[in-house]
Amino acid sequence: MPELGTGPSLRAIPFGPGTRDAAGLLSSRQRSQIASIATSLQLPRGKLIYREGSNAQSVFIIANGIVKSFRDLPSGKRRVMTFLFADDVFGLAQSGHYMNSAQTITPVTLYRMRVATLADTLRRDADLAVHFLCKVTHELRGALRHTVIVTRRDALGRVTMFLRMLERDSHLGRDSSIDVPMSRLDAANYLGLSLEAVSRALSELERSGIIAFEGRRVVRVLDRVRFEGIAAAL
Amino acid sequence: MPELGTGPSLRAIPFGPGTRDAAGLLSSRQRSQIASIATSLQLPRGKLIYREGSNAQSVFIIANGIVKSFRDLPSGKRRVMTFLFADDVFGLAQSGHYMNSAQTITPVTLYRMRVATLADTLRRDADLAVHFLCKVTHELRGALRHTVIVTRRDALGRVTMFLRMLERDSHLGRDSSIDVPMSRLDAANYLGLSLEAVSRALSELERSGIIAFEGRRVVRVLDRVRFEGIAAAL
DNA sequence: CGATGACTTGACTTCGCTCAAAGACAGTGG
DNA sequence: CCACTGTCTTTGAGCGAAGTCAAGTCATCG
Repeated sequence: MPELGTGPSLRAIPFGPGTRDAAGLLSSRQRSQIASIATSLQLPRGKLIYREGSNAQSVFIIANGIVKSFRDLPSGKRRVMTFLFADDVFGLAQSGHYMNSAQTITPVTLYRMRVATLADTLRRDADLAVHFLCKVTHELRGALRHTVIVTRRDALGRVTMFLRMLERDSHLGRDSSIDVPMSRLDAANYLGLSLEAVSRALSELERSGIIAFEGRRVVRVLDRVRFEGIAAAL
Repeated sequence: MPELGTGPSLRAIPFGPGTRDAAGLLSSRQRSQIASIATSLQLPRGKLIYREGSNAQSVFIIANGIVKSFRDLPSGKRRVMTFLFADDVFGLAQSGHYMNSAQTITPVTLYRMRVATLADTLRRDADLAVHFLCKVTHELRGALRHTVIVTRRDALGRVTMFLRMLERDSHLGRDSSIDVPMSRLDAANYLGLSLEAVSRALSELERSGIIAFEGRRVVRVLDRVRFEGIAAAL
């Protein structure tokens, strides 16, 4: 199991039987191989990494921090397609153009690779290519979960599932408080709700004693049974 | 460019600049390599291929026909995650279990491979692994488009985007009639709408002269401008 | 400590869901 | 050939939940 801070890594749940949890995929040799074709960069909060439709020159792996990937619609509405965390890959393009825009929502450290260089490397190392395959499949599953969330009708259920997702994704298995690092607006754009509906749903969860706020961006689950009940009642 | 009927193939839009359209990815050598580890099978309409949560032993490639991948929720509602067409891959599992159920909606010809065998093959052929990576990335993009569709509020817009998607996916570049091979219920489950809302939206499109029906499951776009206008107005 | 942006709360409107029933179609067997 | 049957589809009426518009509150940073 690779440790933090020793180079780029990927996390995903493998295809086969065995581990149920996300695991580091890369050997340290592979990690230094990727490190050798990547440059690392630090970005402040709120920095646009690339814009939808622009020329896709690079693929990114997150070392730490959180990134949102989104699309702006003609109406001015914004759809957040996914939130990306440490060890996630993003920037895989279509026909040389990015499908979404990407922006940091916390300070972020990234590894950047030229797409052609990465492709070459993968074509020389089948194991590594399989790891990337596994990772992208993992992200595909995430996208499907997202679809399940947004096809719920009720705001309360969507928000609850969202909190549950954040708990799983970012929570490193310690206490039961959930970090909500993004704004209500970002969450709303991810959930396909209005900002107000998100706010109301959170208030409702608080009022009924299911969660408590420890600051606006930190939530603690008080009543796990009802919490899971709402999440599962879809 | 691989031809039809000469063995398994994959279609996807590649990463790099160049082709804008989906292209066959595999060399004929790779196709026969896959053919050598796959068994082909024919299934009638409505046949369940595998059930959500069951042991994932195989990965599938569609030779022809249409498959739906779906999940049943505790409430009895069903979410169709994706419709799969010729040259699509499905059945990539998580921890040895399928995430969704899969069922044919037309007669279907499939290639089936044992997941372990496929994994071995990919680990020996980096090019092939990269092709699969490209394919799964393509499916990831499809999932994101799906998310964009279902986060629209209006039934009319969702249905219009759905028709547009079917036109792109299955339409082989001939006339302007769109085949809608799935039932209204399947479409509704894909779009996160009630069956009635789908029906009403289609009627509305017909009434306003934007589309015409050529049978229940075939649609012709009469007013392309307004059609695209609705699809883009999100 | 004042200003700016983030968040919450309230009132009204809209649109899709639910329930209910009727209409079209394909396959079957007399 | 045609009525029969079950499924798929369309259409209608009423309700409820989320969106929108509009204030108002809170917090964070100069």
